[in-house]
Amino acid sequence: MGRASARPLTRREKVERKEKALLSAARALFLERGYDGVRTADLAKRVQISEGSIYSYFKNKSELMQGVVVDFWREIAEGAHAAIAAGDPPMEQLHDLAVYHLATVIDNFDFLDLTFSLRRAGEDIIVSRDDVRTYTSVFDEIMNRAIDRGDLASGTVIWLVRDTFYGTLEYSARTILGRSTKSSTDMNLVVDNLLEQIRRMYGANAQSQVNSQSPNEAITQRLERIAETFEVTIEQFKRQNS
Amino acid sequence: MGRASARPLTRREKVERKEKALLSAARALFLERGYDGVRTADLAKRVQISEGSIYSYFKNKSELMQGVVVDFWREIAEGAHAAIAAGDPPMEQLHDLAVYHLATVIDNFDFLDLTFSLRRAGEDIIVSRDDVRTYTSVFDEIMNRAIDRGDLASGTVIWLVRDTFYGTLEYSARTILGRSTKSSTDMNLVVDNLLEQIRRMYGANAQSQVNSQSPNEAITQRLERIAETFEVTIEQFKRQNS
DNA sequence: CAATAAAAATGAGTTATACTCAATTTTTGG
DNA sequence: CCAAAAATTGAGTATAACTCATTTTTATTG
Repeated sequence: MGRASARPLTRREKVERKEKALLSAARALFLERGYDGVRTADLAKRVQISEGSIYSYFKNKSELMQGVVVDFWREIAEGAHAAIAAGDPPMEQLHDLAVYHLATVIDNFDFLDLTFSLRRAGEDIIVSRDDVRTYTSVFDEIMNRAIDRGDLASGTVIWLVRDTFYGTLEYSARTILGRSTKSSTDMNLVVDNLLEQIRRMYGANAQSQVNSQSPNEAITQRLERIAETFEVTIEQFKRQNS
Repeated sequence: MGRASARPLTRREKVERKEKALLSAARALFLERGYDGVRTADLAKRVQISEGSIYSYFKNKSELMQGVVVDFWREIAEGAHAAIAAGDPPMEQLHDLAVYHLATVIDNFDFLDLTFSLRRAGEDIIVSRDDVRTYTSVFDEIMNRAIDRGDLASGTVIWLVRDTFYGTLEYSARTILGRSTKSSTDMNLVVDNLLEQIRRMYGANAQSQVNSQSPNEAITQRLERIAETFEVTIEQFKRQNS
């Protein structure tokens, strides 16, 4: 407030304020009733605007939903940054990030599920990869620091670790939610396990990593590829001969 | 046509045949145009029935979609069973399952995406957990055998490993698909990495032996297994071609 | 085979709802 | 205060899922 309170809001500010109100109400409604359960008429009534106005803010219902989702991701990205203590060693930050992510996914599971409603119309949409990337970049930064410091092996392939990290946490969230009691013991178990796994697999003092390509490892991989080639070929022959 | 030649189908058989045709056409259409992109009228026309008839087979559009999804999961569950060689040691089977799952997820990503769109909040639906469970039970069986045999530590918590397994594979599928070229090198990398991770984390002698087991030994073992596969297959061919 | 009942199929009509647009109100700058 | 631009309105339209009275097909029985 203060002095500026006298100044009338600019047109732009008014529009933005209304857009925010709309997004906020939409988020609550979508969460409560699901995408299809929300009638644009109801939404309009709740925000005290006309139905038609919605369409001067968003092209259509699914773009509105998209706006809601983008906001959500922005928020949890901020949360992720806040969750890790700046001075901590990377592996501790990774731990904190894991705890934050697991908790967030569990707490917002209904909402994340909703996210998928967006993928229904074949065409447009899809939660912008950029928003997700902003989020996962927190992880990448920590990893890079860990590698620079020598906590993790220099040959570590970050995207492999990233997929394990987020993949494991999200699947575990589902499992934990599926139980009657979502115990924090389970959550700790998941996180500790995941971190230990990463340490054993990529820790600087863990020997012979798959990606560090000791000669024997390279040979093994080559062997696997050869085997696969033959196996596939044999399959083809089988099909042809039957 | 011919009275005697073909036994006339029973009513039940006819209905089932039509239901199958409907499901099959629906699957193709949903995949091609997305859930919202499919008009029940079009679908009816393609299957050569009236629009109303659809609703004597399925309560509504989303139940039809659900039927399609259930069918799909049943198919890939069969595929998973078929993908693992019965006599192989558990860790080999786990490897094969991983390869199968990753390939399946990548090949059917559009469809799986559609699957998730079913999770509309509010009312009914949701892909029956049972169908997914039938699928993941393949994994559980392998794990149990691995633990029984002593390949994995007896204290291994299966659900933790399961979540890492499927979580990692599905996230990696996304990453791999996101690239312009979905290389099989990447796929092998993901699978090998995942398996190695499980071995290091849960291998019966993980602590002591991970780093001490001679790589050459492992390679030799693998080589033996490959040789056996070929010998068996070649025997089969000989028998078939004589 | 005809008569009859049961089952299945039909498609015109109903309903629900996202979205449009001509008309109206509000805001802004001169 | 005026006029142009911007924003808002809500009645009306379009679309597509779904219903249901009627018709057609199939099985059954004497």
